[in-house]
Amino acid sequence: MNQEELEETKKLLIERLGVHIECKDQLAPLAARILATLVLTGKKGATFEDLVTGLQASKSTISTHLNTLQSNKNITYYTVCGDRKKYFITNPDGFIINLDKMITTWEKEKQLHLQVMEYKQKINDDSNSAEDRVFDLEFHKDYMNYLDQATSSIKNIRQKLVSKTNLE
Amino acid sequence: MNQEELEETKKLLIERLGVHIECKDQLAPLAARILATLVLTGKKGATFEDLVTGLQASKSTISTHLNTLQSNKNITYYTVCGDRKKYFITNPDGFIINLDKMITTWEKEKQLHLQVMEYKQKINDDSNSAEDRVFDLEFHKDYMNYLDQATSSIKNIRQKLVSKTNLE
DNA sequence: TGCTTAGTTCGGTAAATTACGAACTAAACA
DNA sequence: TGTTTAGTTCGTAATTTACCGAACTAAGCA
Repeated sequence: MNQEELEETKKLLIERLGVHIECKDQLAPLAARILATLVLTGKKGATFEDLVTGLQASKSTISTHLNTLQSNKNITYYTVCGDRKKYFITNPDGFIINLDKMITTWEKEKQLHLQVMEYKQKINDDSNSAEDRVFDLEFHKDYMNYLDQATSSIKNIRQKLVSKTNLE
Repeated sequence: MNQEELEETKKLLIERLGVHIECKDQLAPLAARILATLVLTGKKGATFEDLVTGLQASKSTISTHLNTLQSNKNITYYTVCGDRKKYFITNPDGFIINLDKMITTWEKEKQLHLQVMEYKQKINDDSNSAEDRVFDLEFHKDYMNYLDQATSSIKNIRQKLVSKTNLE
């Protein structure tokens, strides 16, 4: 496989990965393409200029997105002595952060379900028994149970990852 | 707690739940409020008219969102004899569907990582060894491993839920 | 046959998002 | 000191989204 074909493959993958990231992380199309490019470029990183020419976008757009991606901890950069350029790379802890986001979302969701249950319980208590159809709390209990299980299994994976990283 | 206070609590919870659902499921604000309303209304359901007045939205908006929510399997409805109205309720299998979505997303993600690894492997093979910094595939291996674990633990939860539902 | 109920369809619009270009800055270098 | 490199900032244009109202339909009823 020659150079040109590899370039083609890279562009195709940037597009596919880009669309996926765009949906999953709710990023602007170009922000997602930047992330995809960095994934496909690996540890050698990509410069501002690389991204401008590679993605055929304006400097202002790349600049803005690079800044938001940095403040969202999606990317970082490194520099080399005697070289003014920044070499952008994906955040190595990216997927630990991802796991943490899942966990907090689920925990927030559990709090919401607790509040909803509290509300429904009050309605049930207030209603003069069979006057009205009364709330079934079983669903919320099941859902919270699922959330607890999902949270703990993801926490477990996270724990393994963290201890693995620390060993290296 | 009197009727008015309960109404207030309901509105507050519709809003909180609504915002959460809006982000989590990438729905339009009003679509999320409809779902939140149905969660808080329970098995007795809400009619088209209830939603129009409760959410203070136009009939057209409610109509469109009800249709998309139905085709996304977020909601269903039931009817009563001699009553033309539809009573909308949340889809009882909602969270099984949710789990399935997570699983397919992860499986898709795994396929993408496989493709990226294949690309990087080719680059590694092509490069005359130390000429250029070469790709490290460890990250992708770890990520896929995490995806496998997450997928299997969610599948496990799903299995338990399904067998429980079938017993009832 | 006309009226009411329960909704749908379509065209339009306000607001938000996304990207752009031109002008600017700050550091390094010659 | 002027010039180049590496980016930033700001006003704006183009899309897209989210919602609305008016006109319409389809079923039931009086």
